[in-house]
Amino acid sequence: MSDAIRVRFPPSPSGHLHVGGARTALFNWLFARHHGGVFVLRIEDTDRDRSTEESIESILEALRWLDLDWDEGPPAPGYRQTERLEIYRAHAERLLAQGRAYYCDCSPAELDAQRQVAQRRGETFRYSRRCRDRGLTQGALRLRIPAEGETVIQDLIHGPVTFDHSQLDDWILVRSDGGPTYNFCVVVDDVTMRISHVIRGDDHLSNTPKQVLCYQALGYALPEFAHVPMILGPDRSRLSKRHGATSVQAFRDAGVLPQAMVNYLARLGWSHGDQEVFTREELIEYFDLKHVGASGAVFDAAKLEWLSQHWIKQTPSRQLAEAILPFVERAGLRPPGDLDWLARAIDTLKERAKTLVEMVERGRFYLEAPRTWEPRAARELFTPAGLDRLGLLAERLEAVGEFDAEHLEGLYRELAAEGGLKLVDLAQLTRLAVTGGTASPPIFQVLALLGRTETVGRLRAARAAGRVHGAAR
RNA sequence: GGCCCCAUCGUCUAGAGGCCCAGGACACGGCCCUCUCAAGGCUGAAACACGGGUUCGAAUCCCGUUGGGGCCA
Repeated sequence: MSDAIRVRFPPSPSGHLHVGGARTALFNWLFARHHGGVFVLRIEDTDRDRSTEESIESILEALRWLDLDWDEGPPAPGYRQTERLEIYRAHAERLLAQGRAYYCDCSPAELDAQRQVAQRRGETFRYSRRCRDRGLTQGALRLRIPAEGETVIQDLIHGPVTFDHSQLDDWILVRSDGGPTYNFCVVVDDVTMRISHVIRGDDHLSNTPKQVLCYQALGYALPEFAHVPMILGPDRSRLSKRHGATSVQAFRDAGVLPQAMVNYLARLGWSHGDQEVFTREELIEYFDLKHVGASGAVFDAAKLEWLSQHWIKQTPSRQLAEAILPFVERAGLRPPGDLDWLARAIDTLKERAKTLVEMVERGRFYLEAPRTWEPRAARELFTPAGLDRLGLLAERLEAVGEFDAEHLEGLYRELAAEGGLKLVDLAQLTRLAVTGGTASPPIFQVLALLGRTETVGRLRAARAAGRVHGAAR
């Protein structure tokens, strides 16, 4: 039972879930699902000043959007550090009673002075251990660590990493105000939650030897460690807000599908041969720590967009129709009541949009008649002859029997031949009149979806507008 | 500053001594397809940071240098 796989994701609720955290969560989740283990969500909210309820809700929401479900965690009680203070206290007392920890009353000023001296001598600052054997009964609680030797972390991604004890010091477990420190809480939480594998960001590697020493002082077995490299910005420093949008919600709001986000994040730092596109099932089947790279990875929005488009193409239009509704409303458009019709419109749009937001922009004309026409194209196409053709088209479309893409194309080809024109001339003229622009899905499909009445109305409206402009010239 | 980590095309990466004068993907260029824009197909340019070793043989192992990052402060 002790060899059950249990991993955890412990965000601190001081903001949105950012992509780095999301990837860490994903790797943990995949590891758990792959091994049939347990994924624990824990809220590290000991820093009360920076923790907020809104952040917790936001993070949970992002995790749900990514569909990373947790087996243990909120809203169940006991998974927030602020609810676990008693546990930390008990562990601290035990260490104290066993002589593995001691109180220290050195003032911040003294410590700071020592720090300066070490700094000037080019040495790592280490607490002087002045209070080690003074038997104090209050102050900050420090861990008594072995002065000699070294601690080796067997990291699943980096291999053995050695830290000499001369670089470590008797670090603080509990501050003089009674607040447990981050490193202490993590150890106690991981131990009491029986975490088997600690999969976390590279930035924690340096803290690991301290934590290991604490496990040992407590007499607990060590979990396995796997330190995943950071996600970087274009300048190769750790990805942060100054690099632009980094919260998971920002991508959701941009209309990226969650499966695209998951696919991208999984592939950032992990690989499975040459494969780029993965379903969730494949990810679970193939994921392993062995193929997680050891070097940092730059976040590439362009590649994410490519995957986003890919997954849009893969997703059934009916499903996209439902997903796009909020984006339609946000664009100030009235969502159509007929979702089947919307799905058919999406059929024509899905290979032209990288995101749902872009899809709404490109398909706007389906829901709203153009009020302006691209000026450059209008000058070129809405010539007197062009306007006449618009009139002719309106007449013929009013009269044509079947109003579907196939028949419409046939009609247009006939008309083009009759008038000694190329299909493209008529197609572009119609496109501009009906959509207001020069780029759209195949025009005959567009017309068919718009229907006869709407199409003819738009052709006439464009003709009228073109005349006014022509007269003004 | 001390310690730790990292180093293959612009980017994500394959590569676990010979299969590699280095493969895939994104982005970029060209061509094809085509009612526009896309999508798709074909195609082009593009990398083993540097210097020493080890070895018959190194992108792959070792050492150093340089560069980048992280932690502590």
